[in-house]
Amino acid sequence: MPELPEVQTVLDGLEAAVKDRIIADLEGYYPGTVRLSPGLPQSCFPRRFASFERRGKYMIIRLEGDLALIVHLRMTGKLVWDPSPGEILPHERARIILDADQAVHFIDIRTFGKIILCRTEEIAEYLPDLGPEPLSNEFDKAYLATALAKRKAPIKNALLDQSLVAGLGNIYVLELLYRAGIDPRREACGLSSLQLGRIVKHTKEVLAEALAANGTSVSDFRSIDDKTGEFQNFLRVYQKNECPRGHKIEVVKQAGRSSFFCPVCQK
DNA sequence: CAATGATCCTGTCCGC
DNA sequence: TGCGGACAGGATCATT
Repeated sequence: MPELPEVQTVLDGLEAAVKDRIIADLEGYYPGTVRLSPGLPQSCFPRRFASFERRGKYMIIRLEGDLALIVHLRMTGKLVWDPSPGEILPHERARIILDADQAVHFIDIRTFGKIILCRTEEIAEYLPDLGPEPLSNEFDKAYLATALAKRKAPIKNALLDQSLVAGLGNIYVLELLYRAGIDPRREACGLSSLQLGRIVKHTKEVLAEALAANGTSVSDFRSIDDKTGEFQNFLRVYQKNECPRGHKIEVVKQAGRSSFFCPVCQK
């Protein structure tokens, strides 16, 4: 469930906690969670953190000496900073051991999350085809018009496609479509220029607000120091019964996922 | 190329 | 009380 604002929040917290520190080791406790690029040096650690970036929902953590960690939380992944780690925790799938006997736990109930260790020149190979960052200038009305021109799928499904725009998930797509006044079932290529403009505007707006609120904590999202986000307090349709104007929210399944929308406000 | 459905996985919740 | 099933959902893969 972590989407762009949640991933950025976790990454910012990680950077604050471990910047200038040294990774002593990377341990995997669940098969497939940690993946090492073939042919890496015999011992990759100890090694110092160099930089912390986000691309879509991926965290890209560069290490000195041209290596990088690519971290994806998928649905239930969490990073938890721990100044005095002990035994393996419940659902702990991997652990980044730091110097001074500290650690960052990778907790992931549903085990879909991944940590990849690779050379910096291999980063692109380990990332899928990702569309523009929604907060960048590249994501504008003209881009969207071109990208959606042949998309007959519902606009909701198109916006969840990471190769079209990178970082949106179910919650923010539904929230931005409510704000834009567009029914999530509308055919993507059938939207007017005015509507595309509203999608761009409200995508940026809802993401900026969620970032300022440190993300949305539905179920169990936490930042790295276990703080909840606050944006759940500002949701207008996701898991709501009524929209802000008092209309009844409708729920439908789209591509296997729940879509919440207001049939009065969204056309 | 676009779209759909199955798959991965486990905790939680609902109905019987 | 307990159990089966639905559900949650991001990304990948296979299929149409």
